[in-house]
Amino acid sequence: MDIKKLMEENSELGWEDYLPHLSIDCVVFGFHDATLKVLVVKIKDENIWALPGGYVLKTENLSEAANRILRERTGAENIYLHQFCVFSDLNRSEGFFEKYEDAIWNKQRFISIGFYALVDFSRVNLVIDAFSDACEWKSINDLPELIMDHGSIYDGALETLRKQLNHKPIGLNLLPEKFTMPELQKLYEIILGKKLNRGNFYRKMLRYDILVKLDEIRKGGAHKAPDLYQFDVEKYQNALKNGFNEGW
Amino acid sequence: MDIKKLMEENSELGWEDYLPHLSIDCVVFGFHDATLKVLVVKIKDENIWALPGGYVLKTENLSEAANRILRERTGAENIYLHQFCVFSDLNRSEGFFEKYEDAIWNKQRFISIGFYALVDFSRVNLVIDAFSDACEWKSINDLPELIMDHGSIYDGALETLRKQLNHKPIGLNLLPEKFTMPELQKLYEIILGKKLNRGNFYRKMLRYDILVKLDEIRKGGAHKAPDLYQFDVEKYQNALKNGFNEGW
DNA sequence: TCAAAAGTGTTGGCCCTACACCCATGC
DNA sequence: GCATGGGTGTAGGGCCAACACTTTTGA
Repeated sequence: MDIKKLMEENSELGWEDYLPHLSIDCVVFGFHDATLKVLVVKIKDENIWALPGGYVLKTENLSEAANRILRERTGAENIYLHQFCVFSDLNRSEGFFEKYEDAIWNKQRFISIGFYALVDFSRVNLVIDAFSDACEWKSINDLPELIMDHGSIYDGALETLRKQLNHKPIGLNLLPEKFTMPELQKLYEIILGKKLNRGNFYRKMLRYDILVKLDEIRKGGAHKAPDLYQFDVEKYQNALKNGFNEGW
Repeated sequence: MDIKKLMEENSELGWEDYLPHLSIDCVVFGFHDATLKVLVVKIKDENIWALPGGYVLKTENLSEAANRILRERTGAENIYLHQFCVFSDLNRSEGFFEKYEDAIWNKQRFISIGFYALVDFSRVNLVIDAFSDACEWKSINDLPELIMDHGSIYDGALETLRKQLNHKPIGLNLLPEKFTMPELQKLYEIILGKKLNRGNFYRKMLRYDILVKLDEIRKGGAHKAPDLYQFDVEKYQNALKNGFNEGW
């Protein structure tokens, strides 16, 4: 079935189950192969991509809605999720629904709550739903064109991520349980958008006293095998209460 | 007219003009007499206070709505306003509208967008509207009981203010054009909730290079007359792009 | 003259930068 | 052994806390 028909058929259900005029869009970040990636969905029958999103059931709050939307899309429970901005421009969906009837649920004016999510890349199984014909991780250096104002939503999410790097458990949620110092540094460099000095990064991280050095090293790669670390979750959470010192 | 009748009479207008299920609540901060104050409104005929708020016209975006709401309440234009959180709990207005009919506009489920505002205390003229019988500045150390979840909204706003102290022009918007170093320090101490060392505060502030020392001093008070300063707005804005160093 | 507030000086320590040096590994 | 990347050492400077000192003012 084509997307227009699908929306028309589902319109009534929208009006019945969801709060009108309110939507959620999620910027889901993952870290893999030394690159930061974002989850995007290709709109069925259209050559354009979108952030994964959805609507708010009349029986749930925003956080429940966002978790449900991401669970359906990734199979993952208890995703690290954060509301960061609301997008409310009058013409934010302008253009896309021109050929649709005005009464169609999807064509209404939607105020969208932007969430960003951090997931362990390796634990996600992507789901393609009826309204999409692809769902993929894209490197942030190679994002496709995004529908409506989803580009701005992504920009806002990355900016928020950058600002919260010293105040939220971002490394903890993006990295797998065991990781090396160079991997952690790479993550910081990508989020901050600049190179960091290796030696100084090491000592600064260790001084935070949130890492546990394991008795293992990452073998297999060329060159010297790096030490493996994991986060001391309790100390990490504790340190975040005051925030780390800034100045990257 | 009592508040119940008023809401009943205005209900139809609500449904006509505004987006359903969406409201705005504002935490308006002002600084006066060395204390941080918040604007609160007493609900007509009820012994309880609320944050100033309102609804979103079908023809405006959130920022326009928040500005309109505050303009009507304070007479001030171009208020410094920032969206900081969305409050969406299912039972957030529970209790208050028990005696009202279900179809009444005000009794619907509202998702509320929280804004905080910073205003120059001296430039505000408070307005009491039909739904309130008082509108006052209250010291944050002496806030009255607030309706619904407005207490949490206030908490969230203050926490946001604290976090953004080094990233947003908070001093600029809360202080009058000319101010003294001790006044600025007092403001910082109140927002941060702790005493700061005088000498160190001076040097740190001056090192930021965002202040202009004026050829005047604040006479009149007892003791030594302090120097007057004003912000170098351009340098201030410029410095904020990178954020000030943290560590208060 | 005195107390209190405003403004300035001083000292030691920590963290940050920059760069240099060693170690481990695969080719 | 040699290039490359990982881990550690070091010297200089800036910021910071803490505290002491001086100056100015009204009572």
